[in-house]
Amino acid sequence: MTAQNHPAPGAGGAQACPITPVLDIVFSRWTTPILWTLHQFGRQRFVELNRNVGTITAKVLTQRLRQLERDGLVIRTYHPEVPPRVEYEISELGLTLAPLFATLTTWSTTHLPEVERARTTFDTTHA
Amino acid sequence: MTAQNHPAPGAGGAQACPITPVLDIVFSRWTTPILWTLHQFGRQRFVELNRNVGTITAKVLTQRLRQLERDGLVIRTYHPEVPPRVEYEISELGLTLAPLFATLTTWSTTHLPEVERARTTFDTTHA
DNA sequence: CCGGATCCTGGAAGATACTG
DNA sequence: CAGTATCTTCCAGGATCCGG
Repeated sequence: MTAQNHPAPGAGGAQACPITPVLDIVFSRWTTPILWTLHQFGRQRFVELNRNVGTITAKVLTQRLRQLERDGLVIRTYHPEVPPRVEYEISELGLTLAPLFATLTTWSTTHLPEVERARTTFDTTHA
Repeated sequence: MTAQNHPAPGAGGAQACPITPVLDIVFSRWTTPILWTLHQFGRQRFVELNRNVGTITAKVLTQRLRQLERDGLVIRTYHPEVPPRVEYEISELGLTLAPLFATLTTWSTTHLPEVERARTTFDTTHA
């Protein structure tokens, strides 16, 4: 896996692809699996979330959760107990992404096979 | 700018966030600006595209175009002349992404201000 | 239990120079 | 013109240890 960042918003070409700014918010690395897991499993503690998301490291999970919290997509609730307990859940704003994800899923099921076929033909013709 | 890759499809959590596989196809770094530019300006030669996309390097542009071609989203046409001429355009499959981008743009105009506000409040409360 | 601090590494991306 | 090859730089992410 590599890292994925996106072009600087106003840099260079500057004819401003309108969706570029959204990418770092919604499609930064790990953000979609995290949001998906929160949506599927509902409010969860940190460790649960860590398990459910998959191979993500606690450090990275913390980083991404901070970003998501800052962007208002995720709500963090801290319970000052011993031992401390922290819960995460999707915010209202985060839920507005649902139709977007639905569109993505639809496209995936519809056109992903075409991509696969394109790849195999490309690989065979360029062998 | 960093690179952005996404979690390994089946790795770890394995409850399979369904949109993860699409991310590397559609939302790899530079892919959206490239597709956007091709959509806006239509069929273009390599250098034109290089200018229009923005700050991207020729090397990186080549890499991304190869990937997009392999995935069937972009069509590459080579004219064996002197000097050589190569043209790129969006494929039919690539055009099926239009509604997806439309959804993204809609979400952007609708909810991006909320994200901005969330950020400022977060930054002030955590100062 | 949550997450910050630190060190380290693989790979992306920039710069430059070079071919068909 | 349209790439390729090589070298270097830079940073996200993994591992580990520590603290509240």
